[in-house]
Amino acid sequence: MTDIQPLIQHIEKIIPLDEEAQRALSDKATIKKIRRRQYLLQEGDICRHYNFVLNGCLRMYLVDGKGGEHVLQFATENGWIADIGSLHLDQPSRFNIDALEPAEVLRISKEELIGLYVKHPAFDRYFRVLTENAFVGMQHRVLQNISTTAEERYLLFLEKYPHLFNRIPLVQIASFIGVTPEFLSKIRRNLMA
Amino acid sequence: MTDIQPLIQHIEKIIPLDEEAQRALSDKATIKKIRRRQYLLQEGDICRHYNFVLNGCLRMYLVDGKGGEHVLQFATENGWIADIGSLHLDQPSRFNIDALEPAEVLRISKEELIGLYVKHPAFDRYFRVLTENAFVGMQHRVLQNISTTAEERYLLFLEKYPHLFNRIPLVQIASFIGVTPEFLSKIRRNLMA
DNA sequence: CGTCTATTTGAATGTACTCAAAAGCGGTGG
DNA sequence: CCACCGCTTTTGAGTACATTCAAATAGACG
Repeated sequence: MTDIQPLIQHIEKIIPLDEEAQRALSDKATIKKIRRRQYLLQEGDICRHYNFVLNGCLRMYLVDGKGGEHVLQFATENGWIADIGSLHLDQPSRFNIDALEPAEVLRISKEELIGLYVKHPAFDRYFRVLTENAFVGMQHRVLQNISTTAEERYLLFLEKYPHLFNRIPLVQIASFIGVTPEFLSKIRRNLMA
Repeated sequence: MTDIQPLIQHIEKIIPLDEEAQRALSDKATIKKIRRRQYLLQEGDICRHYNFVLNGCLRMYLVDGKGGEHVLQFATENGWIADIGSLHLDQPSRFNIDALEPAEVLRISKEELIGLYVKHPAFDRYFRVLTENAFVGMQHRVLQNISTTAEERYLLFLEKYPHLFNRIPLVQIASFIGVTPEFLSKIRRNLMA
């Protein structure tokens, strides 16, 4: 019996859960501890779980043909992280997920989740809203990428994720907004002046 | 009674619909004809409907502070288009949707859709899968934008949307992949040689 | 044929990248 | 406590990628 209170609280911001639904969720969710640099998902493997972050910090990224890393997502407290595409299509993932800080996550497999959907429509609603929000977030990011300069993207990043500024190495932020670390360093210097 | 067969066929690629569900859908969906350049959604308005394209071609785009247009999405036959963020939060949209070609769309309001969800869980499943797929598509696009050159993005666009190549003006494709039309023209020339 | 819009071209400029090297910054062990 | 190691960040010079602006060309449509 793991302590899933943070997850329940997070869900209840969107939709209330009755006692039975909470118990069902508690039965399905398992806790997993991850060390710094440890993989939660490795390229080529099939993503089998949704992961809810209790504490720590993870990232999901792609490694391109030249060995360059491109960060698609960070996840910290109360964030979800998974390769949705791999999970739902049972296909090998092109992404890696690993820990920038030691972390604890709650894992729920797709099969367990489908079981929850069937018995408790509230989960249905919650995960739809979750996916919709994630989709809207990605839309904004696409727009930023096609319509702004690197400096603007950096400022928008700080605005959107102020808590990550002094928590995530510059090189990771650079990768997230799509510039080289050298150039982001120069952007910072310009902003100082 | 509008002919919603294309929509039903599209849904049934994901999940079968019984007679009653089909009738319910048919009752809720209304057809709308749009002329070239006509708005389906205008910046500042709240997006009230999901739109399924029966024929023609639409685009959703943002106008930035300098008057530049940035295309977020094209939609042709059997595609959906809507500002999900505006729709679900009842907030004014920052986007415009208009027609690049005269089009016919089926519209379903959020309220009607919620009614369908409650009575027919199949719609629930369908729209979850739809949103998940859209999300995965946006993820790919973000990755492309942060990890490839304009030429690569153009080639990937042609690969993914071969039917749009000689259907959508170059200037629109340029806007979609995030380059100026002049530069895309030069990219094309280089690819010829 | 003329008009309107879309596309192409070229020159000059700006934005961001590459590569190499130096500087900073924890940690760890002596 | 200091010295050293590994890793991150900064700097600078040179280069590549992409934009801007202005003008010419090409297509589409009445």
